[in-house]
Amino acid sequence: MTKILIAEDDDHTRDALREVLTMEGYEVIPASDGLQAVDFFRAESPDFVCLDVMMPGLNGYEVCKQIRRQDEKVPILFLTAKAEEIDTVLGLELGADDYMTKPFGVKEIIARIRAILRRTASRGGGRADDDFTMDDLRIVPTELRAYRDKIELALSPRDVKVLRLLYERRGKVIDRNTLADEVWGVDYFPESRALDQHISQLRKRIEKDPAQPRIIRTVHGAGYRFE
Amino acid sequence: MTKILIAEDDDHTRDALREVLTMEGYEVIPASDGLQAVDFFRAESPDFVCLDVMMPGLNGYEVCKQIRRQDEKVPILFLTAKAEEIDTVLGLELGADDYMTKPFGVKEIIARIRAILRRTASRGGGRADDDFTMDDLRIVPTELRAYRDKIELALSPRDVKVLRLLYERRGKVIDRNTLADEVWGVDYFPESRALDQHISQLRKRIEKDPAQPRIIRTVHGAGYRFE
DNA sequence: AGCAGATTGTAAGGAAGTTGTAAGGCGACT
DNA sequence: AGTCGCCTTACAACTTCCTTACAATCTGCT
Repeated sequence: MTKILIAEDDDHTRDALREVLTMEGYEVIPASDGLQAVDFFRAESPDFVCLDVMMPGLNGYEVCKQIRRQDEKVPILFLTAKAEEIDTVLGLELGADDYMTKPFGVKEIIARIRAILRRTASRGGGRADDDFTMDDLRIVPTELRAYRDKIELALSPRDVKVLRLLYERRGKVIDRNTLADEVWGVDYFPESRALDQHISQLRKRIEKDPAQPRIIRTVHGAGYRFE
Repeated sequence: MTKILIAEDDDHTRDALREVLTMEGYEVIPASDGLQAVDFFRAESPDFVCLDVMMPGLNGYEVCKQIRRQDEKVPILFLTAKAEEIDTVLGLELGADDYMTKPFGVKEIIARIRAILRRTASRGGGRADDDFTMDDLRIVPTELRAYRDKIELALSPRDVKVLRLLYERRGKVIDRNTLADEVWGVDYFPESRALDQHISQLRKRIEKDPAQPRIIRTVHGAGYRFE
C-alpha cells in the first residue's frame, strides 16, 4: 500500500487529510511538526510526502531539504497558505513536484497526488532507460525489445529488470535473494521456483543455445552472472 | 540569449517558472495577463512563448491568435489545468507547438521547452497540430479528421492526442500511465477502464482489421506501441 | 569413483492478471 | 425529450506467470 507522510501543524487540516486519504486506500503517517516529519520519514520511508510550509520548529523547506538529502526521488507536494506565496519558488528549487494553495478541495488534492504518483511511477520508476549491450544482444528498455543483428526479440518489463541488473554488476555474481528482491520485490517466496522458471524462459528466448548460456550463466550454489 | 515570454496569471506558477528558467540560462519576460503578454511580445520579440489558457482579460487562445498574426513561426507552448482545454487548442488552428497539463514538474517543462527549441531550430518541425501519417492513415489534427485514400474518418480531440503521442514516440512502448497523464490529465482514475474502452473504440474506426491492429498495437503488461 | 543430498533446468497445466469489447447508463448539448 | 459521446460495468478472451513434478546437474563426502 502506498504510504503518504503528512506534515501539517493544524490539527483540523491534518485530520481531514488523514481521513480522506485513508478512504482512498493510502496508508497515512501524520506528523504535526517538522522534526517529527523528518523522523517519520526516516522510520517509515513513505512513497509520497505532503508538506505544510509553515510549521513550528522546522518549516517545510527545511524538512524538504532534509528529506532530499536522504531521498532524491520521493515525490513532495507543498501545501501553502495564500500569505506564503513568495517562497513557492524555493519549494520548486528544492525539488518539489507540485504545490497547492489553501484552501484546497478534497477532490483536487486527491487528483494531484494520484497524478504525481502516476507520473513518477512511470517516468522516474524505471531508473535509467538507456540501451545496453550483452554479448551480441542490444537491449532497448524503452522499446521492451532486444536486437540480435536485425532480429527483434520481445522482452517483458521483468526481463529488462533482470538483464539490467546482471549488466550493471557484470562480472559479479548476483545471488538469488538479490535478484528476487530487485526484480520481484517484497512479496517473493524464497521456496518458490518462479525465479528459475523465469530465467529458463528468458534464456530460451535470448540465448542462441539455451543449454550453453553465454549471457545468463549460472553459478551453482550462488546465483547468476553475466560475462 | 534565448528570450522566453511567460503569460500566466497565477503568481506562484509564474514566479516559479521565471526562477527556474532563469537558472537554466534563459531570459524570462513575465506577463500576468493576456494584454500584457501581447504588448510584451511586440516590444521584446521573444524566441519562445509559454501561454496559460485561462487568464483574465485576453485568454490564451486570443493571445495566441494575436501573436500568430505577427509571427507565424515563434514556438508556443500551452499550459492548462484541464486536459479538455487542450482540445480547443488542437481544434482551433492556433499553431501550438506543444501543450502541458498541470500539475507539471519543473524538469518536465524544461525538457519540453528544450525539445521544442531543438526541433524548431533544425526546422525538423512537428507542431502539435501538424498533420502526420500512421501506416496508411493521414491524420489532420486541425480538422479532427483522418484520411485513408479519400475516405474521411472523424476523430475526437482525444483520439488525436492518443495518436499523436504514439506517433511521436514510435517504436517505444507508451505505458498506460503516461497515456492517461497526457491524454486524460489529472482526473483519471487508474482503476477505470476508460482507456481500454477508448482504444477499443478508436481501433474500430481506424484499423482495417481491429482484431489485428497495425496502428495501435498492444504490448501486454506494458502499454501500446506504434511503428 | 560412486553415492546421497542439494541445487538448478524445464515441461505441463492451471491460476492469476491483463486486455478486448458489448451493453447499458449518465450527463452535456440541442 | 432526443441525440451524442464518454464512462462504467460485466464478462469473455487472452497472455503471462506460477506451481508442480520430475529430470539433470553439481557438491561434498566416503
